[in-house]
Amino acid sequence: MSMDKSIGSASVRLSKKMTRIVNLYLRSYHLTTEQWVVLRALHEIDGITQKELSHRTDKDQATLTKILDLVEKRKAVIRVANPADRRSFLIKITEQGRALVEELTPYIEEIFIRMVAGIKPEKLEAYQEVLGLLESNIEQLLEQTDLERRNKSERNI
Amino acid sequence: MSMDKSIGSASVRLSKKMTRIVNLYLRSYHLTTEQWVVLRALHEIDGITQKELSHRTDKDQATLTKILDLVEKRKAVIRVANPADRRSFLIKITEQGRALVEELTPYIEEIFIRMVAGIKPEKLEAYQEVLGLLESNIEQLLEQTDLERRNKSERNI
DNA sequence: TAAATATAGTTAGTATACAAATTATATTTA
DNA sequence: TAAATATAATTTGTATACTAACTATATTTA
Repeated sequence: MSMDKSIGSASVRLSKKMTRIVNLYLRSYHLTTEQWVVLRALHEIDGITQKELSHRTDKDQATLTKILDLVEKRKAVIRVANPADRRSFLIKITEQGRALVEELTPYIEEIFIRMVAGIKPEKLEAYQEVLGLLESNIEQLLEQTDLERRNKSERNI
Repeated sequence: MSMDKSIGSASVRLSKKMTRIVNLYLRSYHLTTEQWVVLRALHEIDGITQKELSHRTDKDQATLTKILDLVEKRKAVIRVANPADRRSFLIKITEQGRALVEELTPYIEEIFIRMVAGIKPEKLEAYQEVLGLLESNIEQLLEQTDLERRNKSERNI
């Protein structure tokens, strides 16, 4: 079997299913997986720029703007002018948002306990290790692709 | 570290990056990863209903309709009336579509060879095994959630 | 120091995933 | 056998990911 299917499609399929199941469980809280990830990040480190938040959550600026609009609307976060840079905001989690994260954290961990049921800890560790290696390799490929694109641009001048 | 982050977010992040890099490489072919998956499936087994195709590619009907619209537009597939059921089509890959898959198959495999560079085969096998176990566990959770939802519906009657 | 260049966040557009609703058609029920 | 129910594909709507363009602001360059 090709790696395209056995690694590529299998990884993407698992990711979709993880998102699907977590979204189902979060539904009654009117929260999506991606919104949760943003709130969780702010609960850990609060009052950061959207740029920083986009790095921490691996979401692009455009998508993050939309997600923040939604969680701001439900009063889980607020955007505060950044005194150090008028182009940016500091994103702060509200007490309401904090309470939500604190309520949901054990609930979501319970979901994952079910997800990994029957899988040996060493296997899970191996899984995580390969996740990291693949991610690093891809990051390098992405950088190279960036370089190639930039080189192309320079040639056009 | 919570499994939510170490398993959940890490898996989703990897999946996004895989999709991102493959999309970059496919860009010059004016093809996206998801369109590729559909064409690949049809190259393997052709002339199947959209319903069957949606199972084989793990895509919901609504999304698949859109993707088929796009690949049909570029003449990579055609929809043919299904003589056995007037509600459905048989989706057939064209010669053009077939040629594209045959051209791209080694190219994409090359991408994955780069992605797994430096990772031992046993590690990759372990990764794949855990992928499968997690997916099975989630499928079971999804079924249970379905049952719960149906039970709720019945209670409302 | 003014001009050139870069950047933070937003908007607009395309693609995809998912849910709900719809219509024509098939299947099951009574 | 007619009515009730289910189903294939499509449409509509929301959320997310990604790209490109934009505007106000910051930084660098000459």
